[in-house]
Amino acid sequence: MSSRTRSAEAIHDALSGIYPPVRSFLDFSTPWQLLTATILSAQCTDERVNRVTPALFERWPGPREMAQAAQEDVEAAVRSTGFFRNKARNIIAASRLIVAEFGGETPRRMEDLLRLPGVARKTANIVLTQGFGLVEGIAVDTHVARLAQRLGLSDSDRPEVIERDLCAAFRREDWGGVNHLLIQHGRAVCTARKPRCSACAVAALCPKKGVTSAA
DNA sequence: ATCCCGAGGG
DNA sequence: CCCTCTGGAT
Repeated sequence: MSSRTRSAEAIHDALSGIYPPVRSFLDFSTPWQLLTATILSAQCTDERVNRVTPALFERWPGPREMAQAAQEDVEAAVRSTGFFRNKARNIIAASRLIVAEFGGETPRRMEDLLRLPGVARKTANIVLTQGFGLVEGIAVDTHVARLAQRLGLSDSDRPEVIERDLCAAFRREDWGGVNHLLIQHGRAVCTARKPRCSACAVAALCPKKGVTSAA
């Protein structure tokens, strides 16, 4: 067993004792809604996504409705989440593909999810894990990437490589919870700008403890 | 590497 | 002002 694996398992056990299990930080009632909310979550807080999705899903409840939507209407509905032109275009195009290729059902396979415009491994992993309970990998977002690097669980800044490193380091039965544990710790303690290392439960396991300009 | 892009914090 | 927020496509 590598030192990275030993450290990862200890980190998981410590953090899972602190933070409660969470199914999702995004509000949704169907896999398609989770997919849509996850597309909107790019470079945006989940809190803000949850502020626009009630009206969005009220007007366009599923892919069949969204497939008929006008670009400018969707843009207006998601504007405050940023990147609103790309997000609106991707949500409509993904919905059309789901209707045309998958009978209106959000696909449950990684390979199929990756065909949807605006969907790469991070979004696909969220939908599979939190929407369908099918854990194939670990979703790597801005928090997961930052903590993986600081904690010495990956040397890379490439999401695909970080995911591979994390999957190698954590027990497979823990994969589904890693994303939320690292996000919660990233928000509460290991923040991007000024990490509160003195209050960190896994500081003893952290190679970058106390490095204020941690990359 | 660069672009997309609004909103909140420091 | 600058940095950050559950990224992805070109």
